[in-house]
Amino acid sequence: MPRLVTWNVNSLRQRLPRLLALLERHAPDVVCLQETKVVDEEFPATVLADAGYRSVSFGQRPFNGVAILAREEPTEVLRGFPRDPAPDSARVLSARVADLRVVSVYAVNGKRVGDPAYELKLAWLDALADWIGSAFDPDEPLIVAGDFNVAPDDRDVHDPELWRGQNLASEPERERIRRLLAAGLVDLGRRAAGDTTGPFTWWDYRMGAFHRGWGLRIDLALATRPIADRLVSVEVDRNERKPTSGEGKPSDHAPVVVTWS
DNA sequence: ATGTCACTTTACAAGTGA
Repeated sequence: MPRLVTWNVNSLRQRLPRLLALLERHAPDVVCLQETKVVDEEFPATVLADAGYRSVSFGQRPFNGVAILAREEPTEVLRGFPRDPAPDSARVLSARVADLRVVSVYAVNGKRVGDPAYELKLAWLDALADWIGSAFDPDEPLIVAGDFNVAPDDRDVHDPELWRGQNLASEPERERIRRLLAAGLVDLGRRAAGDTTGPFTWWDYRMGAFHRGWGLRIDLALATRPIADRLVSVEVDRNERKPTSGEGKPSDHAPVVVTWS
């Protein structure tokens, strides 16, 4: 069964051993990476090729950076998207892998509600939704996956009252996610989880947030109906978030594993 | 609710972004 993993690695250089282990563990067909923080010339394409994956990178230093790995050669590669309000940041990479169109997304964080970065985030999500809505056919297989830096509703937040109106959970951001879905996309994680809390995908590094369960679901896989109608499972690899599992330190995000038939 | 991490710089500590 086809499988896609999306993972904000928070530095591919730091996370490479864990990524290689993840490729072995889940054997995905496609991987969307975010916050690679590595320029294209230094992308570890050879190591990944030895592991059986072709790769395309839209990299940047010291922040941002997205990539797509695939068993088959990605074609029709596009770096960025039209009318990006943050055109100098490497946040969106799209490609075709066989019959599947794939978009790896690392949304603007926004810092705090009211900060200029927050206003940029809203404009950026608007522009992304405009592009997705105009450039893709909802009847064709498409997965838009990555770190959207938005918890779509209260089920995606460990403490909705604490997060009410805060950056990552505010209503204007959530409205932007609904705009994206209106382009003909289904939130696969929510579809798989039903009306339950989580599963969370990000926990702050500070204050032992992971251990205390203080998480958010901000890493999303959105897909058109040809994929969504064949959805088998969406699982968060929480084990990957633990310091004790794998080589080196964990990312603050856990990988999301999507399988369809 | 800020107890960490990754990255940068005329680098041996402090600022930044998250």
